[in-house]
Amino acid sequence: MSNRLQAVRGMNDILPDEAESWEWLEEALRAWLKSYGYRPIRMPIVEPTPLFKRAIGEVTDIVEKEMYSFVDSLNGEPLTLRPEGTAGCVRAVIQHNVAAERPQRLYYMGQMFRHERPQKGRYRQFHQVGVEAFGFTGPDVDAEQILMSARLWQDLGLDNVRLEINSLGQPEERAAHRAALITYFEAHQDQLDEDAQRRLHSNPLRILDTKNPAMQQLVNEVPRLMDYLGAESLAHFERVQSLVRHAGIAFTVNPRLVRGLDYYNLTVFEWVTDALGAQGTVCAGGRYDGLVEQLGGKSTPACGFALGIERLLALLEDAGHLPQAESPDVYIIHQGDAAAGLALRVAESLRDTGLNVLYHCGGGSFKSQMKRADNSGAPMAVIIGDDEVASGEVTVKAMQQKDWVEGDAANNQVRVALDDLAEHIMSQWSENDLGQGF
RNA sequence: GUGGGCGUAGUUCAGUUGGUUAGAAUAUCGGAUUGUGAUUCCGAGGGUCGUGGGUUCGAAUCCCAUCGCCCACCCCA
Repeated sequence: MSNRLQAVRGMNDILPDEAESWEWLEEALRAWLKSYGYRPIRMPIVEPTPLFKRAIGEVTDIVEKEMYSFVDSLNGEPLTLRPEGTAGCVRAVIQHNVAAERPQRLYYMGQMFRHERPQKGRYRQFHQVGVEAFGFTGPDVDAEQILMSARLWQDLGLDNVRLEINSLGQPEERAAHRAALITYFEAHQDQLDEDAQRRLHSNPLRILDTKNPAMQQLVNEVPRLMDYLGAESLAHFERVQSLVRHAGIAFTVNPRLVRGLDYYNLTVFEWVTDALGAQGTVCAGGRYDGLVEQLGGKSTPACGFALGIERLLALLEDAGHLPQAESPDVYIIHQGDAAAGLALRVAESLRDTGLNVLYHCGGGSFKSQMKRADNSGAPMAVIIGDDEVASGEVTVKAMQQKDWVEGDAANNQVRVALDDLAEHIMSQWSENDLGQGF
């Protein structure tokens, strides 16, 4: 095993059966994004390391211990494989003045990299769809993005996700609350467990998530962020809630909902599920009004969310909503040199009509070719042998009908003149409602 | 980074207190009237038992190390 070549831990190959599901989902996602006016943007997977440090925050887990950072050995530049998409997107928006003239709705999809221990729903290379809106002060975009994500679950037939929202207020409000939190916990330091001690100064909000029953009472009486929000922040949050409520979307306000990245302010939301093991978040995001300016751009309000593709696919799989493997429309069987040449031309002419055609390659007995044809799932086979070549005809056989009689070679098949083949197949298609392409 | 579980044909798995040449199902290939697919019957190929070392007359089995996968903690999509 020591010599064996294999993929890097936590970075998975996506093999054909699975990759077809990915493409199917990606198509659905693009249609969904387009229906909300979002336009594609594509950024590099590698960015200068300081971008992420400045955007995500120096003391976050991502920056401290999860980034794939390295120095370009050719010019000494510090680079990082993107651990999330927003920073690069904001960088691109600033660099090219994308949102200078009018607000922009943008999306991207692609791989992200975080050096974490892999487990169910968590990988070192994973894929996200990022949805970002620049130049809208909200709260209507906030609400629209929430409705938008709700529609996606509906489109995909998923009903086991629920919505949680919260407001983080403005940075000053959050800082005041954080200070109050630390003061409170310091006053009760004797009641803090080891975990909480560690988080006290790194991430005091996380202490609220403790599962330790001994700390529940302490945690319940903690200063509430909501009490530190100013009138504007509260009004924004109220408005988002009322818009979402009016759209008929159920949610709970979770005062403990914090995002792991520093740039968020005001609205944050998260779609969670119990169906995925320990990794319950399928989609999460919020407002980040300060980030563009913080990264050197002109002050621009922004709001966005990310969707985990692996987790979404896992949910779809769980619900049995993934499409079946794709089959060709026609499988072409042939035997003999003359037939091989003719069959190749027939295959091309059928593709001219828009059909997906599998031409048998590699020879083999007639029987084995029939087996391949059956195995391919194609509803029809075209058979070309010496007889057909001699008479200028081909045999068309319906494959999905299993009611054939032993020993009767003529089961479910007809001979058709070469010139009539395309027309014959098309009419069979409409009569029998075969395939998905018509 | 910490903990737990697991590594045996392409795949899913058996494999007794350590004892002949490591099995099954499934998949693949071939055959059962040489031009006909499901099902059925017959046959074949396919394994450095993750890897390396140790104990033993003898190791898939016991011990040590190592690599890998999975799940959980932490954190997050």
